[in-house]
Amino acid sequence: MTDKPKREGRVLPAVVTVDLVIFTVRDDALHVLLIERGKEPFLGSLAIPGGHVRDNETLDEAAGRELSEETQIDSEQLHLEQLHSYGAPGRDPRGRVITVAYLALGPNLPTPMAGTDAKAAYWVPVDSVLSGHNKLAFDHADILGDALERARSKLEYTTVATAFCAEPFTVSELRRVYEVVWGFPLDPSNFRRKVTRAASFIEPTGERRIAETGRPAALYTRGKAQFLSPPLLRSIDATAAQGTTAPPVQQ
Amino acid sequence: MTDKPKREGRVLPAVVTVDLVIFTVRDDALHVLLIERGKEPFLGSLAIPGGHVRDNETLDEAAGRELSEETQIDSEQLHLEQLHSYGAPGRDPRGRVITVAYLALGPNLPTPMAGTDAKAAYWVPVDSVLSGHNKLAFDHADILGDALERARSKLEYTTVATAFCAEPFTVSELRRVYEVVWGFPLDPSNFRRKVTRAASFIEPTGERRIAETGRPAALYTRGKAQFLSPPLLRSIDATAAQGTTAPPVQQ
DNA sequence: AGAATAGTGTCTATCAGACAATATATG
DNA sequence: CATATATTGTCTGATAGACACTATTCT
Repeated sequence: MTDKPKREGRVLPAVVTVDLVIFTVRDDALHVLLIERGKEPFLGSLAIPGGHVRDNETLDEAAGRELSEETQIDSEQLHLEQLHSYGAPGRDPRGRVITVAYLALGPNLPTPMAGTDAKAAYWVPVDSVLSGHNKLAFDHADILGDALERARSKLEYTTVATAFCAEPFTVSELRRVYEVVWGFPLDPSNFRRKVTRAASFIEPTGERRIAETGRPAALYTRGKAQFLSPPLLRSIDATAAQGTTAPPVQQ
Repeated sequence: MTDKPKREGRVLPAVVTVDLVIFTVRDDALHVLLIERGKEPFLGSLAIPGGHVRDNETLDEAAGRELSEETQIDSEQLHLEQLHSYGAPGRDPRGRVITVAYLALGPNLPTPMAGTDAKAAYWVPVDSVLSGHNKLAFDHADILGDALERARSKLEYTTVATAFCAEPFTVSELRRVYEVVWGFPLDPSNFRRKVTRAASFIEPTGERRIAETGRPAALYTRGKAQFLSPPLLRSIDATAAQGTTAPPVQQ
């Protein structure tokens, strides 16, 4: 708390921002919302959305506000949680910027709009970002990687997977979420047994949905449970880093 | 990114600090390192240690530096991980302060020193803090609660419990860590089966330690594994919020 | 009927909880 | 021998993975 010798570095005020990794599942692939930067640095590069924290709001409120601005969706509808903070000295060439990253999960959202800030926004398959086709601005690739791992592990021991599903949803849709986020197929029978027997994970509505083909599927809504106990673990042997597009399901 | 109407709040530079929740196990109870504040605000109150992030260091480096300053222990010896960031507008009466909280776990550390900053530092049983006997400064009680829950859940699916043990250690010592952090007793037999069969959790040294009484215990060191798979779950029925002192073990 | 998707049932290996029994030290 | 702690073994119920089988719709 007392002053330190200057050669060890001085205490400087920093700019604090929130950045958002917004995931959704569409077309059987995990997508992330990215914006095309309209100014330097990294002009023209893709980046995750974010903005400054204002002086009258909490970090969570700042994240919720940015989420609403970017997705134009009631942020109450989405799962939003703090992910990690990033503050390496050189991460922003303009100066010291500490960013508190948030993870947001939502059902297949309306194709993103021309943002309020006139930035172009796109849903981009996470796979295509990870494979390095589009380099992200700043350290956003690191943030995205951390967000993906957080999402994958949260599917194991919480019920957040339902945040990816618009209500009402079917067990198959919920299973598809797991398959797409984890990157490998799950046994439909065992998955159904697990999610229907877990207390308050999903609640049957009594309704059914008739598809173009096949037996109609029962519909469910989200249950009250926040945690899955015992968890639904990624199989131990499925260690290899799989993709986030359609898993090798026989189609 | 563009300017917003001022009535929504302005972007102001903020002060960024790191705060440390440092846990250790001593006398069969979980303890946290607290300092007695030597200046306003909250002069005389207990608080978790922390300090400003300097302009030439990462957040992790700042946390490691503060840890060394507070514990005078090589921070390489301790487990250190980022916990969560706290930035509510009113959390520090002096102005906007964003703090990045870290969680540190270590073996029974030397009784804390007169800190480099001449602050008194104490190991305080977590139980006595949670029960409200000593109110912590700022929002440090929230941070402590979050840290405790993080530590408890990390014991389930990672191998960090060994960070609480000075090497070499016995299986009973490791079990005591779980019991003290979780707050309830574990079956010695089942615990041993679990930790010895988990791949690379602990490695036998071949040595034994002779105690005052009883059969000598085999000694182990930390294994290379970072994760426990399958996890060692807190029993599902052990839902009640137990204490962090000696669990109801027959003594 | 055939295709497609939803849902049920069963077998088995594994694992956790309960707890009995044995081992090795000290006094 | 009694006591205390460490360590091994055993029984049993719950659960996950594999996979066969049945159900219900549409064309």
